[in-house]
Amino acid sequence: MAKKLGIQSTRASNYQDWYPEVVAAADLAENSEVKGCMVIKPWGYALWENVQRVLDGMFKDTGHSNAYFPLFIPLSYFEKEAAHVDGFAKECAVVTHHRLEERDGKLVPAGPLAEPLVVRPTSETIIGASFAKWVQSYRDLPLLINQWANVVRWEMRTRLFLRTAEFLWQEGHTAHATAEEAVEETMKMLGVYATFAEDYMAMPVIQGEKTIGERFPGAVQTFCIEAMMQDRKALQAGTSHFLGQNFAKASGIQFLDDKNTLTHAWTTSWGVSTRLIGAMIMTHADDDGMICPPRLAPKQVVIMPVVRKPEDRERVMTYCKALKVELEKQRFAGGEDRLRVELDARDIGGGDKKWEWVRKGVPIRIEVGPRDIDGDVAMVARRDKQADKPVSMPRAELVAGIGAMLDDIQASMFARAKAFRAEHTRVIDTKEEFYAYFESPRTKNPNDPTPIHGGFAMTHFNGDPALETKIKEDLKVTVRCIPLEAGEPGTCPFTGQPSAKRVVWAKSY
RNA sequence: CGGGGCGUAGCGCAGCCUGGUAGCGCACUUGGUUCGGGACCAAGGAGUCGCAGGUUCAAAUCCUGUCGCCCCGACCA
Repeated sequence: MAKKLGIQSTRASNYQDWYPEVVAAADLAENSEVKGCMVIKPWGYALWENVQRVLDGMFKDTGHSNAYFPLFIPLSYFEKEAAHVDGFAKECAVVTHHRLEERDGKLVPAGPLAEPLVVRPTSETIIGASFAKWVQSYRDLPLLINQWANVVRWEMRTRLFLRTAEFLWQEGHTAHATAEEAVEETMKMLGVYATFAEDYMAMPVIQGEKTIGERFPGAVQTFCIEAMMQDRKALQAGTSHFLGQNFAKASGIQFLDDKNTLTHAWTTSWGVSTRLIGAMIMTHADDDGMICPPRLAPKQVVIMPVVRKPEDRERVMTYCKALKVELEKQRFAGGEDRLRVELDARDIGGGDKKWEWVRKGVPIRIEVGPRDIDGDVAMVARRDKQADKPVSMPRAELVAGIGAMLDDIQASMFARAKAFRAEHTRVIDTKEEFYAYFESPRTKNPNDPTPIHGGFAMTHFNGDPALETKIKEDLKVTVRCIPLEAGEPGTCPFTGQPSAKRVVWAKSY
């Protein structure tokens, strides 16, 4: 008999269905009645809150302050940066009225606005308007601001967490007196993202620069962290942009430098979004559901009392409550992280309860019943190992070792993701091999989802945007980034021209 | 916006070809038996068959339109 899994679809047989099933089974989010928008449920939002809390600390440690700017951007602000308009105009939601009136029993918009308001798809222009007022002198710089907000991008096709019409994010916006300092900031924040992704999300990333075609509209340089999902596609998990003086000129951010010269500031912007939740799912979840990395898990440990007879109830509960208190005193991640422990005393079937936590991806499950109490032991199951095979552990050993166990789970999840990426990354030196690597396997029905194939290709590239476009048309493969780390010069296999280093090619989300 | 598919109980689906007044599994409620675990038995509640027209004595079923969702493209964090 086939093993019964936590969810219906598997990654191998039907990745397209597997992803939303994990989201539903883990109770992370659901589609709302509003097309393209999602409802983030408590378990999913708790993950986001942990992302926020950690990143917010990292931003403050690097000298940034939080502020908040309007949801609405006057159309005229938006028009000031031409490339920016090109990039975002097609996906803007626009507010044109400020009142509803009843006509023939129906409410209709009335009171047209003199100037339409764009619902922010990103806030460079509205924040720039404030920065222009705040900056007079080089002594006002650098200006290091972050905002936690929602933004709206009217997308054609949406997927929970990965691409929704409205999403939550943070956007850092900074202004500097020199280009060097702005570039340094851009790279520093990219590094913050990479550290967060690898140390907290247990998701290996490649730091790199985007090609011209993939650059943020209006930026001079765009940098990113790219991760490989379990269908071997690349997911851009965070971006950091060096905006040069483009937005400073558009918004009039000017200052007098120490030589009394009126100069435009150099700005940066950087952001990550609720897409990170999708990244965690597609990096770690398996055919039984979600697996939360311990450092971001809403709960790292769930204690499930096993109460067979009513007369055992009080004894078991007392023991479990004491165990919870003891476990909560423990630390992991070098003493930085405290334990979040759930005592699930709900009166539902033990099997149902267990599978619910498996699907939600709690890293460690502990079952305690009368027999365990007699022996002062507990049944312990690690979500990253076999999901349904708990092992007996002495209580003292469990309490003393729980931190190390969480560290081990965090480390093994990262190692597994890294091994997966390595397994599906290929160094390619010929055009033929490149095309064969990415060619979609044929399916009987052209409407079937494409089977999982390809991966990351490390290939030399002469940097020609027209060539990149051609390859995108042929294979739907693009340069995900030009890695920051040092590489060897070589020959572009498509043109025979020299190439400074290998770049990462992949299909992407 | 192009090509394909699908809308039937909370969820997953059958029924549609060959019209006759709605069914299955899971979930839910109640009772009982089990139980270191995704249990079993019995009884029960729950659906204007996406919506609007049309054909017909009769429409979930046939026809037309429309809305929504999914997949494959184009667009994208």
